[in-house]
Amino acid sequence: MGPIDKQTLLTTNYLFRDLDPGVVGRIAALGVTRGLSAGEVLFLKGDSGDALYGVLSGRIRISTNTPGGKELIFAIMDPGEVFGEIALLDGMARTADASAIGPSKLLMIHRRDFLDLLEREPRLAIHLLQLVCGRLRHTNELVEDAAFLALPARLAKRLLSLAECHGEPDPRGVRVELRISQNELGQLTGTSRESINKHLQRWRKKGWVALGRNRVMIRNCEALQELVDTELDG
Amino acid sequence: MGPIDKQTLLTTNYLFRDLDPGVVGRIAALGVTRGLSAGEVLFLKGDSGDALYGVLSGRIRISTNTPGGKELIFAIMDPGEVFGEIALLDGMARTADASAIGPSKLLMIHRRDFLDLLEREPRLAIHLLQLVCGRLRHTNELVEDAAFLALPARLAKRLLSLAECHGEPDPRGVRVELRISQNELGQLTGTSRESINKHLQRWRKKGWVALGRNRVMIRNCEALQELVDTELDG
DNA sequence: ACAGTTCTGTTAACCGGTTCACACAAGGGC
DNA sequence: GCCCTTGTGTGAACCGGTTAACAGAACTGT
Repeated sequence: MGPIDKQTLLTTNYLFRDLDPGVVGRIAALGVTRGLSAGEVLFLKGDSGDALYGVLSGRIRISTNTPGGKELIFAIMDPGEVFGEIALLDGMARTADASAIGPSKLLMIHRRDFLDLLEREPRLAIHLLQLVCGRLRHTNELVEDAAFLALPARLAKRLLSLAECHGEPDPRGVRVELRISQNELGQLTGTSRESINKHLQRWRKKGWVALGRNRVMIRNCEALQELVDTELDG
Repeated sequence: MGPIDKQTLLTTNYLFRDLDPGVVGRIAALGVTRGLSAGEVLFLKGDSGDALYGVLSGRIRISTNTPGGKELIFAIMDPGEVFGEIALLDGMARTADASAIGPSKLLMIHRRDFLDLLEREPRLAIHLLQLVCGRLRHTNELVEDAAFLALPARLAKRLLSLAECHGEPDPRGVRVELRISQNELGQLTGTSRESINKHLQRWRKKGWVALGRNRVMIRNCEALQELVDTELDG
């Protein structure tokens, strides 16, 4: 998705969408815009959660890493998405790092302002519950996938879900192009770059994907989807 | 923890603890008690979520399985704990199965009653947010563990956390006894029973644990904890 | 007491992912 | 244009978990 403005974020994102127009205006007023350059760190796991963020432009990577140098990417946030709600709500430490993938702009709402709003707007709490429940469903699924799916199925599933959120559909067909390195795919699936490459090469030889530097083009979604399904059903 | 009654659940569990005494009375009135025999299924993944549950006695297993016969245990709910909130709140399908491990008694609050209450009690929404955030933190940690920790550390971590929640401390020392089969430990860590046995045997030979049928006694918490820590730090 | 079931303990063969090592390609900055 | 960094492609050796198979122990029901 391309860049959006404050107003669009507030009227589009589910979290704020149904709120009183007056309230939306007040949020727009009290939300600060913050710019990040490529690679810049917004917060780290363990920091205190003093703000909620919405993505206006760019992409934000939510990840963790071990002292040993391994890294795990939880999610990639696109324009229109909101993040940072857990630490904001329960007042404890941030659960992951957040950093900009490319130059990005964020809408930032300070904790105190947001909690004030939360007290005055009962409907906002309901929306937050929906948001957090959605996150919980997604994370639960990640745990299941880690336990039930072998690497090929996990990778296929990830590619398909990346294609939905971040893919740029090719004008001539069902092909979807992803801007992502094989290293990052490893961090998204919890495996090494080499293993990712091995499976992508197999799929390339079957014509399911085309590969390039920082590029994966999916040429056959159905084949990948079937790979996921057969592993779950059979 | 031993069996508790309706009143204790409502005044102890964080979800209801700080509510108006009058409200707590009304919940107690509208909450139905439901008994389950050993192994009985309360709901299955995919069912519609028409109630919230609190455990009064016994233990409830929250799990999923593949058609292929693999099973994954997400959590084991003890008396005083509340579960079933995700599907209740967002109105979508249940994310996992729930079944009684032994004969159990539950407090059951129907969806409509609970949502009515939620509208009238703004504080309840805040408590729910805390509950769901806590779940999210825990599940996030599971994803991290699956990606970062090798089996021995994962198993040690699980044993220690089981010891905290479900352990019966031995009167004579730091020993903690767990009633759980090696098969279930496999389902909790996403591995086979055989691998679990292999590591438990190693630890038994070092004197860290003692084993029996459906029994793991931890004799050296520190050693297990250190195993987890070194894998994360070094 | 007996039969059936569930759980533990243990092995060998296999398989898939990791690690390490290196060649090569593609951009980016100067 | 040329270095330097970043990413891809690939192989060999290793390692840990899975699978399959079986023996025996411990509890359950009748």
